[in-house]
Amino acid sequence: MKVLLIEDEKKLGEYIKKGLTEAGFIVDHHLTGLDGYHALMTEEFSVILMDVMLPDVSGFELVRNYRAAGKRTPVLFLTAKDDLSDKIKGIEIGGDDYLTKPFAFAELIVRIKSLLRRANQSDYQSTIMQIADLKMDIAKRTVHRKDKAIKLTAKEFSLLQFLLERRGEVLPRSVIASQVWDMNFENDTNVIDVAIRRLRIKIDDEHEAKLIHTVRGMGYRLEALATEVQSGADGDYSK
Amino acid sequence: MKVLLIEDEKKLGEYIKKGLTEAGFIVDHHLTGLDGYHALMTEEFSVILMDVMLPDVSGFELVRNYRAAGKRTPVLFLTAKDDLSDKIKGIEIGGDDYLTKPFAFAELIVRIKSLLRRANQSDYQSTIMQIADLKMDIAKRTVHRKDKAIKLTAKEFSLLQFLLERRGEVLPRSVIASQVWDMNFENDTNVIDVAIRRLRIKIDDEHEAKLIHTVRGMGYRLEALATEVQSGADGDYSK
DNA sequence: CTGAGACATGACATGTTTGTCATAAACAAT
DNA sequence: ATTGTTTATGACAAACATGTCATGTCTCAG
Repeated sequence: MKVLLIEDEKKLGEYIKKGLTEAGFIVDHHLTGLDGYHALMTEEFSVILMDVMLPDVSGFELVRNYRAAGKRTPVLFLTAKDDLSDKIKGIEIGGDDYLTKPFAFAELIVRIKSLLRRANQSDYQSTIMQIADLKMDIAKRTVHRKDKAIKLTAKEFSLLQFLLERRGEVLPRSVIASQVWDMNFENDTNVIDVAIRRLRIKIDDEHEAKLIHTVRGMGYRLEALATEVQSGADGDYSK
Repeated sequence: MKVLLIEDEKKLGEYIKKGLTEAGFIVDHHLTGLDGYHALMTEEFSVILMDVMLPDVSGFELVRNYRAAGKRTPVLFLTAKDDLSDKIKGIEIGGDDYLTKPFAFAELIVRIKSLLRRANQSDYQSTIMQIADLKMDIAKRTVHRKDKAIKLTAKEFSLLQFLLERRGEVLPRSVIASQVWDMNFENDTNVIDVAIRRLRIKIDDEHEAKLIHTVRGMGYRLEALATEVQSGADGDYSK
């Protein structure tokens, strides 16, 4: 749960950050509107806590721009009690919320959780599969190795997804063919070899620890092997 | 929960089907091995109940072929008490199970549930979004309208996914551009118009009830309208 | 009714993706 | 080491995806 906190009063900001961190949130604190805006547009957060009265830009202005880009992360505005303008009062309807300073910490947490609950209602869950330092997000359709993004084509993606679903198993070409392609009977083709090759270039080539292993005479297997490869026993001959 | 039942003793088959149907399963009953095999390869089931002693082909033979194609749906073999060959006894280890006839109905249900539980453990959940008769499975990456499969390209898929996530909302081109493409500032392009057009050809053109609506001067909106389109009120002018 | 702006549509061009093939390299058995 | 089999790899071509552009059609204000 990442929270972006934009609050120019340094002491208050640090206090909030400390409290939220203890409550299990990861807090990114920025002191100015422009700094905050940059973080807003480049990273993904679960909630944004924003002081309305910032020295450089108005919090409203920031959020207006942010929303214009189609972003929906909920914002909890922090505002002084004597600034209950109509703008603020009308805000909760738009999916965001506000909280007047000073506030009890418990109240802040409650509000954040409420915003999170609302935001998650219609969102589907990301399904992530992982092996060693390779992560695949089925819903988002992204693949990372060692936190570096990897762009895969459609076929490469399905192939890797299939290997991941059956990690550890030796998968004969015929099985891969029937599941990833639609070839039900063993054609005379080496598409799979080529596809594996292309996948290897993208996920294995620049890493010491290989994940795709050839099992001679049998097929391929996706597996994270221990640091030292065992002698011959399973036909792996990478490196 | 769809169950495939391959059992040549007609009476016993009908008895099982009746009982399972009452227990909430959808049962597809076939009397011969070949018939059953056809169903096996063309449809998806949750569990397969198979008599080992079939008049035409052996149940083992069927399953061997089935597994060779990489299919994993668990099989529960039904076998006579006096045929407890080693083959049968060894089977539970392979992820399948067997049950000797005659058996108590409750026992059958317990076994089926156990197989289902095991099978579902490692599988991720499909995430399905739906509007009217249009279904989109994010995990499987498939789209259907009126149960007919529709092939979408990557961009078409992300566009439709985005429209679905925000169904009902009018989405300005600028928002679509920033979320589906990576264009953060309004370029002078009509990619979106063209992409919408291409999507319409695939999902709306051959259907009376349109789902993608143009909101003049504002953007596009995905929505299932009631049978009769209201006069002009929302700028839709398809048909 | 007319003209300007908004949207739809078809044609085209460019870049990608994906399969096939020929050849090289790796391996296993002798 | 030699040989036959299996796998890896690079090059090519066809199919496909995706953006741009020019032109046609619709809508609405005046």
